[in-house]
Amino acid sequence: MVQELQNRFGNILEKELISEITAVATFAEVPADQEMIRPGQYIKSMPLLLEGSIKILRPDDQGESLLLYHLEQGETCAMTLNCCLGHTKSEIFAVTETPVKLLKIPVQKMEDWMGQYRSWRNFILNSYHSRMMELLESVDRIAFSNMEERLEHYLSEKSKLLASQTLPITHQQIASDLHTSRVVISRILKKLEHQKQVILHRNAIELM
DNA sequence: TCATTAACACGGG
DNA sequence: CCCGTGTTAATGA
Repeated sequence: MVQELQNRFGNILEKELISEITAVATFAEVPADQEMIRPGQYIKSMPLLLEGSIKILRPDDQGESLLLYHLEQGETCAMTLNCCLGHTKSEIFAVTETPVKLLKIPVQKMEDWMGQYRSWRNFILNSYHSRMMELLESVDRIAFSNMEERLEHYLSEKSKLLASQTLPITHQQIASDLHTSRVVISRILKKLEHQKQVILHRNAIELM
């Protein structure tokens, strides 16, 4: 674990901080498709993502959700920062996209380090910044792109995260993430198949 | 025009 | 049989 930390964060965080992290953080492994955070929940520790990917979803008032963006290795969750620093409840779902390895850092510690370590402060601020940019991109896509573009982006993002050309997913799951109906997804996917961009299987989509 | 909802048929596991 | 998929028809924004 120390080694992984060193590899992932060695160039950003100073040595003493790394050893402090190893002292207080707990390591956790989570399988794919696990709900990690739900709306209304208070957060007691901050995750540092070592490996894998987590998707962040915004729920509507009818129990449906919309995919906002993904967290990848070396990143942390901006919503968690909000919750920890402001002591408020979560506004989002966090669900593992792939199997995930992470470190949990106690809230108290991360507040201490904010004052104590410049590198930590920068890490948190940078992380906040990039999350904000991703969120803006997502808003742009949702507001200004049609379903076809959103779906294409979704597929390529998924392929990147899973490091695979074959995505084990159903049309209904995609429809939920994009907050639309399955009919639309099926129709666009058929169209993409005719254009030789994908090959459709049952429970799977192959990208070309 | 394009999304949504409901409805139905097909077929693989 | 159940579920995922493909398609259509009606309705709406």
